[in-house]
Amino acid sequence: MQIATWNLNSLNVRLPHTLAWLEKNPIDVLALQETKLTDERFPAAALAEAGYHSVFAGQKTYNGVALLSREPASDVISALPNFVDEQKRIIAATVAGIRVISVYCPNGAALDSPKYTYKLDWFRVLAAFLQDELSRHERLVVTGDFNVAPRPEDTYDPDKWEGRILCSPPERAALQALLDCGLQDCWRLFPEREGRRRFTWWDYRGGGWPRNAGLRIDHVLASTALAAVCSSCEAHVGERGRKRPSDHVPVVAEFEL
DNA sequence: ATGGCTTAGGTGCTAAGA
Repeated sequence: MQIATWNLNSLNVRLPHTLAWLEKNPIDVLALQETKLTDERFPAAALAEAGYHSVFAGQKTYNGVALLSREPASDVISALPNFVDEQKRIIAATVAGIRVISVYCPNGAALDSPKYTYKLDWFRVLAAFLQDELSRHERLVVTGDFNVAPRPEDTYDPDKWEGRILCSPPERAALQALLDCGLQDCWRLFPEREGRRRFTWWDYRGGGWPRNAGLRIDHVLASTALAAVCSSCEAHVGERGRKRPSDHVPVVAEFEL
């Protein structure tokens, strides 16, 4: 069972990239973020043609999440319970007995921004939701763009990034609180990779990609039962070098079931 | 190098991203 995440920064622009990547990587589930499409514009037919069911929660211009799957998805939840929020940032569904949740966590903008408060609030509500989901689903994966680099080595330049947005202690604590619900960061299950400078996002500005000025902010978090059978977790960094790329690349985790 | 780019909406620019 292979599950991947990809922040596309517009599914409209990146549909050809998505179809080409899925043809080369015929994985079981792909979680998408920043589709930036209303539901009536979601390209479900083109994805069905490629062999994927889709469930989605979108809005105009901003945000938007989806789950593409070889097998149909059931028990879909597309908002955080008990949280008034017009922003479409989460969708959960069950595929082949696995609970999969696609999240586009808020960016936060800056430490003194109202968006930063919203980000931390959003994480708190997400933790409560995951606690509840984990109580009902032993096999669970929550994956997406978390907009948090968990450790100094998850940035290209810790001297520059430590303490700033995406790397501040409250944001890292908020991510850790998700792990404390009973989840593991699949990337960290393979410590031999430490120090290799593999990231999942590179800024469009300032030539981020050519000098590998990236961050690791897209994650695959797995429940204990799934983490125990996780055999790989890789970022497909080559996608960042394609023509008209997203600023994020796919991250793929494999589970031996 | 905190943006020098890229997106959507809409048609000249703004908002937002991370």
